[in-house]
Amino acid sequence: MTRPQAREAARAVLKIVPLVMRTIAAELRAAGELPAPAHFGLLSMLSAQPRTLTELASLQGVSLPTMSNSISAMVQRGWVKRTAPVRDRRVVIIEVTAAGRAALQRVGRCAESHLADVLRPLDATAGRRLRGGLGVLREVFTRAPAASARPRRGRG
Amino acid sequence: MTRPQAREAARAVLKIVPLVMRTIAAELRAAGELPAPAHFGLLSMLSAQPRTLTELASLQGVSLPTMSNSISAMVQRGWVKRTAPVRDRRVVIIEVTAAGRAALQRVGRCAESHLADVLRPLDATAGRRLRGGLGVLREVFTRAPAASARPRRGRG
DNA sequence: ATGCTAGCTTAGCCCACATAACCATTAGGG
DNA sequence: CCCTAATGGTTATGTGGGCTAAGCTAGCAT
Repeated sequence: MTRPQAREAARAVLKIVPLVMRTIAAELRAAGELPAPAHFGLLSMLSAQPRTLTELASLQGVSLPTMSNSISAMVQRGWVKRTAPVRDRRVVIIEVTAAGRAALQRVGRCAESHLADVLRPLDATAGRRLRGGLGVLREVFTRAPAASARPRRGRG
Repeated sequence: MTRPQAREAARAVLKIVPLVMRTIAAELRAAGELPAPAHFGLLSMLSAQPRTLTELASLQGVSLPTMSNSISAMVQRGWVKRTAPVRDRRVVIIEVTAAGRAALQRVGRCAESHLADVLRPLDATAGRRLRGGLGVLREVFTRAPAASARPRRGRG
């Protein structure tokens, strides 16, 4: 990708992503599913496999305290549980509970159906473009957070 | 777009968008530009043309109080100013200041360059896909917020 | 003036994120 | 064994952005 194209794409991301974010959050709020947008990825990640806090924080690109707090909130909701393995009692393994899986299903269905309503009018071409672009974003940003977690200033 | 495709795309959006959001926010924080991700679109919108609060809230898909607070924060930073037109003294017109334009340039450059660094390694095909997908998202979500902004309480 | 509507602000709350500082466990050396 | 790091999490504190509810001011109609 050429430099100008990259800048153009970057600018587009900056304008669009927050908007999408707010829209999703608003949909979920309206549906009575308050705490989803940030925790959805987390829950879905944990649903695939249990993880330690540090792993989760790194994968989600947030600080350890943030992750600890998020998990505490989810524990209070009964969506996940902390378990201390015997081999190394410093670490905490986070596992999804049955309630957590249910919530994931519910929230996912809710957000998806709202979102899908918006996306459905798209024609085949637009749909293909959208899915292609999302795939690229996934590729890029599931690698990025770990790398960008280390403090790096200057280099404007 | 078929129903399963729409759901698939929706699920992808739910997993990816928050991640992208956090990554951008983290980049900006690391660069010492705290308050950007949410305000960037706003500043850029105001930079194109002055608007009233209600207009801004509607365009950004947030509530009026939220917009009022955001603008207050930006006023304190000296990025925008409120002016009361004589013709109708209920409304408040928000205008970008010179400092606001400068900040916009700066933040934009910073975020763009970080983002562009991540995007640059993409080959031509991926770049095309990304831009196509972003275009579709823009189409979809610059129409959506107004529709989803209608008050709907009840809280499940 | 009374009352209604439109536009904005204030008050009070929640969530997500950050840093700094602290506690707990493990690993290594004397 | 005890002391010191280093590793992994949690608590304390602060910031920002989002919301609803309630209040204030300006215009408009009667």
